[in-house]
Amino acid sequence: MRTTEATPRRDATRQRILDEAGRLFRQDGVDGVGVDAVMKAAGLTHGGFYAHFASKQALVDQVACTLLQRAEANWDAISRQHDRTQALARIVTPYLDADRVAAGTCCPLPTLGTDLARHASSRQAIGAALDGMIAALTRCMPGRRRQRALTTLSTLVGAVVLARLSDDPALSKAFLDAAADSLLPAVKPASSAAPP
Amino acid sequence: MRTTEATPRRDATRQRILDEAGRLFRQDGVDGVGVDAVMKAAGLTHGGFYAHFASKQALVDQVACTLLQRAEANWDAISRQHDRTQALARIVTPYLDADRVAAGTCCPLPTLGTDLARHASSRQAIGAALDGMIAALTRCMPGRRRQRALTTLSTLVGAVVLARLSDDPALSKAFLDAAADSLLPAVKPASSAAPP
DNA sequence: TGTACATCAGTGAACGCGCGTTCACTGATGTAC
DNA sequence: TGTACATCAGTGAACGCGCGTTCACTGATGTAC
Repeated sequence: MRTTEATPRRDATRQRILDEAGRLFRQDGVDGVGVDAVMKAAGLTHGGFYAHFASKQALVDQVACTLLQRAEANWDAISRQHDRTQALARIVTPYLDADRVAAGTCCPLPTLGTDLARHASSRQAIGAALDGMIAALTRCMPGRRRQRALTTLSTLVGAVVLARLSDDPALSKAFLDAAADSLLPAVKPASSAAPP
Repeated sequence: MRTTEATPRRDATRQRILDEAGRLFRQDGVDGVGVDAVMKAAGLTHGGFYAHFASKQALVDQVACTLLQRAEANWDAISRQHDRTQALARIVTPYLDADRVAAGTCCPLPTLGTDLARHASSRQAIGAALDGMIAALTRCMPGRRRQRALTTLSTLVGAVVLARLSDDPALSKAFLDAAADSLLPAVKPASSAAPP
Protein backbone atom coordinates (compact mmCIF):
# COMPACT_ATOMS: atom_id res chain seq x y z
CA MET A 1 0.00 0.00 0.00
CA ARG A 2 1.22 3.43 -0.85
CA THR A 3 1.72 5.45 2.30
CA THR A 4 1.00 9.06 1.61
CA GLU A 5 -0.57 11.99 3.39
CA ALA A 6 -4.29 12.54 3.55
CA THR A 7 -5.68 14.80 0.86
CA PRO A 8 -9.19 16.09 0.14
CA ARG A 9 -9.42 14.13 -3.09
CA ARG A 10 -7.91 11.01 -1.58
CA ASP A 11 -10.28 11.16 1.37
CA ALA A 12 -13.29 11.57 -0.90
CA THR A 13 -12.30 8.54 -2.96
CA ARG A 14 -11.67 6.46 0.11
CA GLN A 15 -15.06 7.43 1.50
CA ARG A 16 -16.74 6.47 -1.78
CA ILE A 17 -15.08 3.05 -1.65
CA LEU A 18 -16.24 2.59 1.96
CA ASP A 19 -19.80 3.62 1.15
CA GLU A 20 -20.13 1.34 -1.85
CA ALA A 21 -18.51 -1.55 -0.03
CA GLY A 22 -20.92 -1.08 2.86
CA ARG A 23 -23.88 -1.23 0.55
CA LEU A 24 -22.63 -4.17 -1.52
CA PHE A 25 -21.43 -6.23 1.46
CA ARG A 26 -24.85 -5.87 3.07
CA GLN A 27 -26.59 -6.82 -0.14
CA ASP A 28 -24.51 -9.75 -1.33
CA GLY A 29 -22.29 -10.68 1.59
CA VAL A 30 -18.58 -10.23 2.11
CA ASP A 31 -17.70 -13.33 0.11
CA GLY A 32 -20.14 -12.43 -2.62
CA VAL A 33 -18.49 -9.12 -3.49
CA GLY A 34 -15.01 -8.85 -4.95
CA VAL A 35 -12.59 -5.96 -4.76
CA ASP A 36 -13.27 -5.55 -8.46
CA ALA A 37 -17.00 -4.99 -7.89
CA VAL A 38 -16.44 -2.53 -5.06
CA MET A 39 -14.06 -0.40 -7.11
CA LYS A 40 -16.31 -0.53 -10.15
CA ALA A 41 -19.22 0.71 -8.01
CA ALA A 42 -17.00 3.55 -6.82
CA GLY A 43 -16.22 4.45 -10.44
CA LEU A 44 -12.63 3.21 -10.36
CA THR A 45 -10.57 0.27 -11.54
CA HIS A 46 -9.55 -2.52 -9.20
CA GLY A 47 -5.84 -1.78 -9.26
CA GLY A 48 -6.18 1.40 -7.30
CA PHE A 49 -7.75 -0.31 -4.33
CA TYR A 50 -4.47 -1.00 -2.59
CA ALA A 51 -3.59 2.67 -2.53
CA HIS A 52 -6.41 3.03 -0.01
CA PHE A 53 -6.57 -0.26 1.90
CA ALA A 54 -3.93 -2.82 2.78
CA SER A 55 -6.18 -5.75 1.90
CA LYS A 56 -9.77 -6.79 1.40
CA GLN A 57 -9.86 -7.89 5.01
CA ALA A 58 -8.85 -4.38 6.08
CA LEU A 59 -11.76 -3.00 4.08
CA VAL A 60 -14.16 -5.46 5.70
CA ASP A 61 -12.96 -4.45 9.15
CA GLN A 62 -13.26 -0.77 8.33
CA VAL A 63 -16.74 -1.14 6.88
CA ALA A 64 -17.97 -3.14 9.85
CA CYS A 65 -16.57 -0.70 12.39
CA THR A 66 -17.86 2.34 10.53
CA LEU A 67 -21.38 1.02 10.11
CA LEU A 68 -21.68 -0.25 13.66
CA GLN A 69 -20.25 2.90 15.21
CA ARG A 70 -22.59 5.01 13.12
CA ALA A 71 -25.56 2.94 14.26
CA GLU A 72 -24.45 3.16 17.86
CA ALA A 73 -23.97 6.93 17.71
CA ASN A 74 -27.38 7.33 16.12
CA TRP A 75 -29.18 5.25 18.75
CA ASP A 76 -27.25 6.92 21.52
CA ALA A 77 -28.31 10.39 20.38
CA ILE A 78 -31.93 9.34 19.90
CA SER A 79 -32.12 7.67 23.28
CA ARG A 80 -30.84 10.82 24.99
CA GLN A 81 -32.82 13.41 23.07
CA HIS A 82 -36.30 11.94 23.40
CA ASP A 83 -38.50 10.38 26.03
CA ARG A 84 -38.59 6.61 26.26
CA THR A 85 -41.59 5.87 24.08
CA GLN A 86 -40.70 8.22 21.28
CA ALA A 87 -37.06 7.23 21.30
CA LEU A 88 -38.01 3.58 20.88
CA ALA A 89 -40.29 4.46 17.99
CA ARG A 90 -37.53 6.45 16.33
CA ILE A 91 -35.20 3.50 16.62
CA VAL A 92 -37.57 0.68 15.73
CA THR A 93 -39.51 2.22 12.85
CA PRO A 94 -36.63 2.98 10.50
CA TYR A 95 -34.92 -0.25 11.51
CA LEU A 96 -37.85 -2.26 10.19
CA ASP A 97 -38.38 -0.19 7.05
CA ALA A 98 -38.89 -2.55 4.13
CA ASP A 99 -37.27 -0.25 1.58
CA ARG A 100 -34.18 0.15 3.67
CA VAL A 101 -33.87 -3.59 4.11
CA ALA A 102 -34.21 -4.14 0.38
CA ALA A 103 -31.74 -1.40 -0.53
CA GLY A 104 -28.98 -2.80 1.66
CA THR A 105 -28.82 0.32 3.81
CA CYS A 106 -30.19 -1.33 6.92
CA CYS A 107 -28.40 -2.19 10.14
CA PRO A 108 -25.28 -4.30 9.55
CA LEU A 109 -26.09 -6.78 12.32
CA PRO A 110 -28.65 -8.88 10.44
CA THR A 111 -26.86 -8.79 7.10
CA LEU A 112 -23.23 -8.95 8.18
CA GLY A 113 -23.74 -10.62 11.55
CA THR A 114 -22.90 -14.14 10.47
CA ASP A 115 -20.16 -12.87 8.17
CA LEU A 116 -18.53 -10.95 10.98
CA ALA A 117 -18.87 -13.88 13.36
CA ARG A 118 -16.71 -15.83 10.92
CA HIS A 119 -14.28 -13.29 9.46
CA ALA A 120 -13.65 -12.62 13.11
CA SER A 121 -11.36 -9.63 13.21
CA SER A 122 -11.58 -6.41 15.15
CA ARG A 123 -14.18 -8.15 17.28
CA GLN A 124 -13.28 -5.79 20.07
CA ALA A 125 -14.59 -2.77 18.18
CA ILE A 126 -17.67 -4.72 17.19
CA GLY A 127 -18.29 -5.68 20.80
CA ALA A 128 -17.95 -2.08 21.94
CA ALA A 129 -20.47 -0.87 19.38
CA LEU A 130 -22.83 -3.68 20.32
CA ASP A 131 -22.60 -2.71 23.97
CA GLY A 132 -23.40 0.87 23.08
CA MET A 133 -26.44 -0.14 21.07
CA ILE A 134 -27.68 -2.26 23.98
CA ALA A 135 -27.12 0.63 26.37
CA ALA A 136 -29.12 2.96 24.13
CA LEU A 137 -31.97 0.47 23.87
CA THR A 138 -31.91 -0.10 27.62
CA ARG A 139 -32.49 3.62 28.08
CA CYS A 140 -35.73 3.22 26.10
CA MET A 141 -37.09 0.37 28.22
CA PRO A 142 -39.52 0.83 31.10
CA GLY A 143 -37.44 0.49 34.24
CA ARG A 144 -34.34 0.51 32.01
CA ARG A 145 -34.37 -3.25 32.05
CA ARG A 146 -31.38 -4.49 30.09
CA GLN A 147 -32.85 -7.93 29.61
CA ARG A 148 -35.76 -6.43 27.75
CA ALA A 149 -33.36 -4.45 25.57
CA LEU A 150 -31.57 -7.66 24.62
CA THR A 151 -34.86 -9.26 23.59
CA THR A 152 -35.85 -6.18 21.63
CA LEU A 153 -32.58 -6.23 19.72
CA SER A 154 -33.02 -9.94 19.03
CA THR A 155 -36.48 -9.34 17.63
CA LEU A 156 -35.24 -6.49 15.44
CA VAL A 157 -32.32 -8.47 14.06
CA GLY A 158 -34.33 -11.66 13.56
CA ALA A 159 -37.14 -9.86 11.76
CA VAL A 160 -34.73 -8.38 9.22
CA VAL A 161 -32.93 -11.70 8.75
CA LEU A 162 -36.23 -13.46 8.10
CA ALA A 163 -37.57 -10.66 5.90
CA ARG A 164 -34.49 -10.95 3.71
CA LEU A 165 -34.78 -14.71 3.59
CA SER A 166 -38.45 -14.78 2.64
CA ASP A 167 -39.13 -15.22 -1.04
CA ASP A 168 -42.71 -13.99 -0.69
CA PRO A 169 -42.80 -10.17 -0.35
CA ALA A 170 -45.99 -10.39 1.70
CA LEU A 171 -44.36 -12.71 4.24
CA SER A 172 -41.29 -10.53 4.22
CA LYS A 173 -43.34 -7.48 5.12
CA ALA A 174 -45.34 -9.49 7.66
CA PHE A 175 -42.17 -10.22 9.64
CA LEU A 176 -41.24 -6.53 9.74
CA ASP A 177 -44.76 -5.35 10.61
CA ALA A 178 -45.28 -8.00 13.26
CA ALA A 179 -42.04 -7.00 14.96
CA ALA A 180 -42.94 -3.31 14.82
CA ASP A 181 -46.39 -3.95 16.28
CA SER A 182 -44.95 -6.05 19.03
CA LEU A 183 -42.19 -3.62 19.98
CA LEU A 184 -44.29 -0.45 19.77
CA PRO A 185 -47.37 -1.42 21.78
CA ALA A 186 -48.63 2.17 21.82
CA VAL A 187 -49.52 1.95 18.15
CA LYS A 188 -51.46 -1.27 18.60
CA PRO A 189 -52.38 -1.96 22.24
CA ALA A 190 -53.43 -5.58 21.53
CA SER A 191 -50.16 -7.02 22.82
CA SER A 192 -51.29 -8.78 26.01
CA ALA A 193 -48.40 -10.69 27.55
CA ALA A 194 -45.82 -7.93 27.77
CA PRO A 195 -43.97 -8.75 31.00
CA PRO A 196 -43.97 -5.68 33.29
CA MET B 1 -21.66 -37.35 -11.67
CA ARG B 2 -21.83 -41.08 -11.81
CA THR B 3 -25.43 -42.22 -12.08
CA THR B 4 -25.84 -45.51 -10.32
CA GLU B 5 -28.45 -47.22 -8.22
CA ALA B 6 -28.88 -46.60 -4.56
CA THR B 7 -27.02 -48.98 -2.29
CA PRO B 8 -26.81 -49.31 1.47
CA ARG B 9 -23.18 -48.36 1.53
CA ARG B 10 -23.65 -45.52 -0.95
CA ASP B 11 -26.56 -44.12 1.01
CA ALA B 12 -24.62 -44.23 4.26
CA THR B 13 -21.71 -42.34 2.71
CA ARG B 14 -24.02 -39.77 1.17
CA GLN B 15 -25.72 -39.28 4.52
CA ARG B 16 -22.37 -38.81 6.22
CA ILE B 17 -21.44 -36.14 3.69
CA LEU B 18 -24.77 -34.38 4.24
CA ASP B 19 -24.41 -34.48 8.02
CA GLU B 20 -20.88 -33.12 8.03
CA ALA B 21 -21.73 -30.45 5.48
CA GLY B 22 -24.69 -29.37 7.58
CA ARG B 23 -22.53 -29.01 10.62
CA LEU B 24 -19.65 -27.25 8.87
CA PHE B 25 -21.85 -24.91 6.82
CA ARG B 26 -23.60 -23.77 9.98
CA GLN B 27 -20.30 -23.27 11.77
CA ASP B 28 -18.24 -21.54 9.10
CA GLY B 29 -20.67 -20.55 6.38
CA VAL B 30 -21.21 -21.92 2.90
CA ASP B 31 -18.36 -19.89 1.45
CA GLY B 32 -16.08 -20.74 4.33
CA VAL B 33 -16.18 -24.49 3.79
CA GLY B 34 -14.76 -26.18 0.72
CA VAL B 35 -15.73 -29.49 -0.82
CA ASP B 36 -12.35 -30.67 0.37
CA ALA B 37 -13.16 -29.92 4.02
CA VAL B 38 -16.57 -31.56 3.83
CA MET B 39 -15.17 -34.79 2.39
CA LYS B 40 -12.30 -34.82 4.86
CA ALA B 41 -14.79 -34.49 7.72
CA ALA B 42 -16.69 -37.43 6.26
CA GLY B 43 -13.48 -39.47 6.19
CA LEU B 44 -13.08 -39.41 2.42
CA THR B 45 -11.04 -37.63 -0.23
CA HIS B 46 -12.43 -34.77 -2.25
CA GLY B 47 -12.46 -36.58 -5.60
CA GLY B 48 -15.30 -38.85 -4.61
CA PHE B 49 -17.67 -35.99 -3.93
CA TYR B 50 -19.03 -35.86 -7.45
CA ALA B 51 -20.15 -39.46 -7.29
CA HIS B 52 -22.73 -38.25 -4.77
CA PHE B 53 -23.61 -34.67 -5.76
CA ALA B 54 -23.61 -32.87 -9.08
CA SER B 55 -21.96 -29.78 -7.64
CA LYS B 56 -21.28 -27.90 -4.44
CA GLN B 57 -24.41 -25.86 -5.09
CA ALA B 58 -26.44 -29.07 -5.21
CA LEU B 59 -25.03 -30.03 -1.82
CA VAL B 60 -25.90 -26.61 -0.40
CA ASP B 61 -29.48 -26.95 -1.65
CA GLN B 62 -29.79 -30.45 -0.27
CA VAL B 63 -28.39 -29.48 3.11
CA ALA B 64 -30.67 -26.48 3.40
CA CYS B 65 -33.77 -28.43 2.45
CA THR B 66 -32.94 -31.35 4.71
CA LEU B 67 -32.25 -29.21 7.76
CA LEU B 68 -35.27 -26.98 7.30
CA GLN B 69 -37.64 -29.87 6.63
CA ARG B 70 -36.33 -31.69 9.66
CA ALA B 71 -36.89 -28.61 11.81
CA GLU B 72 -40.36 -28.15 10.40
CA ALA B 73 -41.33 -31.79 10.98
CA ASN B 74 -40.02 -31.57 14.53
CA TRP B 75 -41.97 -28.43 15.38
CA ASP B 76 -45.04 -29.76 13.66
CA ALA B 77 -45.01 -32.92 15.76
CA ILE B 78 -44.36 -31.04 18.99
CA SER B 79 -47.11 -28.53 18.33
CA ARG B 80 -49.62 -31.32 17.78
CA GLN B 81 -48.60 -33.63 20.60
CA HIS B 82 -48.59 -31.16 23.48
CA ASP B 83 -50.70 -28.37 24.84
CA ARG B 84 -49.83 -24.83 23.85
CA THR B 85 -47.64 -23.88 26.76
CA GLN B 86 -45.62 -27.04 26.89
CA ALA B 87 -45.23 -27.21 23.13
CA LEU B 88 -43.80 -23.71 23.09
CA ALA B 89 -41.35 -24.62 25.83
CA ARG B 90 -40.26 -27.72 23.94
CA ILE B 91 -39.60 -25.62 20.88
CA VAL B 92 -38.00 -22.59 22.47
CA THR B 93 -35.77 -24.20 25.09
CA PRO B 94 -33.64 -26.40 22.81
CA TYR B 95 -33.61 -23.67 20.18
CA LEU B 96 -31.84 -21.32 22.57
CA ASP B 97 -29.49 -23.92 24.00
CA ALA B 98 -26.01 -22.40 24.18
CA ASP B 99 -24.20 -25.69 23.57
CA ARG B 100 -26.20 -26.41 20.47
CA VAL B 101 -25.52 -22.94 19.12
CA ALA B 102 -21.80 -23.37 19.72
CA ALA B 103 -21.68 -26.86 18.22
CA GLY B 104 -23.27 -25.77 14.95
CA THR B 105 -26.24 -28.09 15.39
CA CYS B 106 -28.78 -25.33 15.91
CA CYS B 107 -31.53 -24.19 13.59
CA PRO B 108 -30.26 -23.34 10.10
CA LEU B 109 -32.21 -20.08 9.88
CA PRO B 110 -29.85 -17.91 11.96
CA THR B 111 -26.64 -19.44 10.65
CA LEU B 112 -27.51 -20.06 7.01
CA GLY B 113 -30.24 -17.46 6.66
CA THR B 114 -28.14 -14.79 5.02
CA ASP B 115 -26.23 -17.39 3.01
CA LEU B 116 -29.44 -18.84 1.65
CA ALA B 117 -30.89 -15.41 0.88
CA ARG B 118 -27.90 -14.96 -1.41
CA HIS B 119 -27.16 -18.39 -2.86
CA ALA B 120 -30.86 -18.20 -3.68
CA SER B 121 -31.75 -21.58 -5.08
CA SER B 122 -34.55 -23.93 -4.21
CA ARG B 123 -36.16 -21.00 -2.45
CA GLN B 124 -39.49 -22.66 -2.98
CA ALA B 125 -38.62 -25.56 -0.69
CA ILE B 126 -37.19 -23.13 1.83
CA GLY B 127 -40.37 -21.09 1.73
CA ALA B 128 -42.52 -24.16 2.28
CA ALA B 129 -40.50 -25.23 5.31
CA LEU B 130 -40.63 -21.70 6.69
CA ASP B 131 -44.42 -21.64 6.31
CA GLY B 132 -44.64 -24.94 8.15
CA MET B 133 -42.52 -23.66 11.02
CA ILE B 134 -44.69 -20.56 11.28
CA ALA B 135 -47.82 -22.72 11.28
CA ALA B 136 -46.44 -24.88 14.07
CA LEU B 137 -45.52 -21.81 16.13
CA THR B 138 -48.94 -20.29 15.50
CA ARG B 139 -50.50 -23.39 17.01
CA CYS B 140 -48.59 -22.62 20.22
CA MET B 141 -49.81 -19.03 20.51
CA PRO B 142 -52.75 -17.94 22.61
CA GLY B 143 -55.60 -17.38 20.20
CA ARG B 144 -53.40 -18.94 17.49
CA ARG B 145 -52.31 -15.49 16.48
CA ARG B 146 -49.99 -15.75 13.50
CA GLN B 147 -48.57 -12.31 14.03
CA ARG B 148 -47.31 -13.34 17.41
CA ALA B 149 -45.74 -16.45 15.92
CA LEU B 150 -43.84 -14.28 13.44
CA THR B 151 -42.48 -12.14 16.25
CA THR B 152 -41.55 -15.19 18.28
CA LEU B 153 -39.62 -16.64 15.36
CA SER B 154 -37.88 -13.30 14.84
CA THR B 155 -36.81 -13.22 18.47
CA LEU B 156 -35.52 -16.79 18.32
CA VAL B 157 -33.54 -16.21 15.15
CA GLY B 158 -32.16 -12.85 16.25
CA ALA B 159 -31.07 -14.16 19.63
CA VAL B 160 -29.02 -16.92 18.02
CA VAL B 161 -27.52 -14.53 15.46
CA LEU B 162 -26.48 -12.14 18.20
CA ALA B 163 -25.26 -14.90 20.49
CA ARG B 164 -22.98 -16.15 17.73
CA LEU B 165 -21.77 -12.65 16.98
CA SER B 166 -20.94 -11.77 20.57
CA ASP B 167 -17.34 -12.16 21.53
CA ASP B 168 -18.13 -12.14 25.24
CA PRO B 169 -19.58 -15.51 26.33
CA ALA B 170 -21.58 -13.81 29.07
CA LEU B 171 -23.27 -11.48 26.61
CA SER B 172 -23.81 -14.39 24.27
CA LYS B 173 -25.62 -16.32 26.95
CA ALA B 174 -27.51 -13.20 28.03
CA PHE B 175 -29.10 -12.91 24.58
CA LEU B 176 -30.25 -16.53 24.69
CA ASP B 177 -31.53 -16.35 28.27
CA ALA B 178 -33.31 -13.04 27.75
CA ALA B 179 -35.13 -14.44 24.73
CA ALA B 180 -36.11 -17.58 26.61
CA ASP B 181 -37.41 -15.62 29.57
CA SER B 182 -39.38 -13.32 27.31
CA LEU B 183 -40.92 -16.10 25.21
CA LEU B 184 -41.70 -18.43 28.12
CA PRO B 185 -43.18 -15.98 30.61
CA ALA B 186 -44.95 -18.44 32.89
CA VAL B 187 -42.69 -21.45 32.90
CA LYS B 188 -39.33 -21.55 34.59
CA PRO B 189 -38.36 -25.25 34.76
CA ALA B 190 -35.79 -26.37 32.20
CA SER B 191 -37.68 -29.23 30.62
CA SER B 192 -35.26 -31.57 28.89
CA ALA B 193 -36.60 -31.73 25.36
CA ALA B 194 -36.15 -34.35 22.67
CA PRO B 195 -33.48 -33.81 20.01
CA PRO B 196 -34.69 -32.97 16.48
C1' DT C 1 2.99 34.92 -16.37
C1' DG C 2 4.77 30.84 -18.50
C1' DT C 3 7.77 26.85 -18.36
C1' DA C 4 9.99 22.68 -16.14
C1' DC C 5 9.76 19.46 -12.89
C1' DA C 6 7.99 16.62 -8.93
C1' DT C 7 4.31 14.34 -6.93
C1' DC C 8 0.09 12.05 -6.95
C1' DA C 9 -4.24 9.20 -7.93
C1' DG C 10 -5.54 6.00 -10.76
C1' DT C 11 -4.83 2.40 -14.76
C1' DG C 12 -4.68 -2.19 -16.52
C1' DA C 13 -1.90 -6.16 -17.54
C1' DA C 14 -0.05 -9.92 -15.15
C1' DC C 15 0.82 -13.18 -11.32
C1' DG C 16 -0.33 -16.86 -8.13
C1' DC C 17 -3.05 -19.24 -5.00
C1' DG C 18 -7.31 -21.56 -3.68
C1' DC C 19 -11.01 -24.19 -4.84
C1' DG C 20 -14.50 -26.42 -7.69
C1' DT C 21 -14.35 -29.92 -11.02
C1' DT C 22 -12.65 -33.81 -13.98
C1' DC C 23 -10.80 -38.25 -14.91
C1' DA C 24 -7.91 -42.30 -15.34
C1' DC C 25 -7.05 -45.58 -12.11
C1' DT C 26 -7.21 -48.87 -7.81
C1' DG C 27 -8.60 -51.95 -4.38
C1' DA C 28 -12.71 -54.06 -2.60
C1' DT C 29 -17.17 -56.32 -3.05
C1' DG C 30 -20.35 -59.18 -5.26
C1' DT C 31 -21.65 -62.79 -8.75
C1' DA C 32 -21.49 -66.69 -12.13
C1' DC C 33 -20.18 -71.24 -12.81
C1' DT D 1 -16.05 -74.68 -2.71
C1' DG D 2 -12.75 -72.05 -5.32
C1' DT D 3 -11.65 -69.28 -9.35
C1' DA D 4 -12.51 -65.56 -12.93
C1' DC D 5 -14.72 -61.68 -14.01
C1' DA D 6 -17.75 -57.49 -13.61
C1' DT D 7 -19.11 -53.74 -10.98
C1' DC D 8 -18.55 -50.33 -7.64
C1' DA D 9 -16.93 -46.71 -4.20
C1' DG D 10 -13.32 -44.15 -3.51
C1' DT D 11 -8.43 -42.16 -4.75
C1' DG D 12 -5.39 -38.50 -5.95
C1' DA D 13 -3.13 -36.00 -9.60
C1' DA D 14 -4.26 -32.44 -12.68
C1' DC D 15 -6.91 -28.67 -14.84
C1' DG D 16 -8.93 -24.08 -15.13
C1' DC D 17 -11.27 -20.23 -13.55
C1' DG D 18 -11.97 -16.47 -10.26
C1' DC D 19 -10.19 -13.32 -7.34
C1' DG D 20 -6.91 -11.04 -4.29
C1' DT D 21 -2.68 -8.79 -5.01
C1' DT D 22 1.35 -6.55 -7.37
C1' DC D 23 3.62 -3.30 -10.25
C1' DA D 24 5.34 -0.56 -14.06
C1' DC D 25 3.28 3.08 -16.15
C1' DT D 26 0.18 7.34 -17.38
C1' DG D 27 -2.20 11.52 -17.28
C1' DA D 28 -3.37 15.16 -14.11
C1' DT D 29 -2.38 18.39 -10.42
C1' DG D 30 0.52 21.27 -7.86
C1' DT D 31 4.89 23.92 -7.12
C1' DA D 32 9.29 26.46 -7.93
C1' DC D 33 11.39 30.07 -10.28
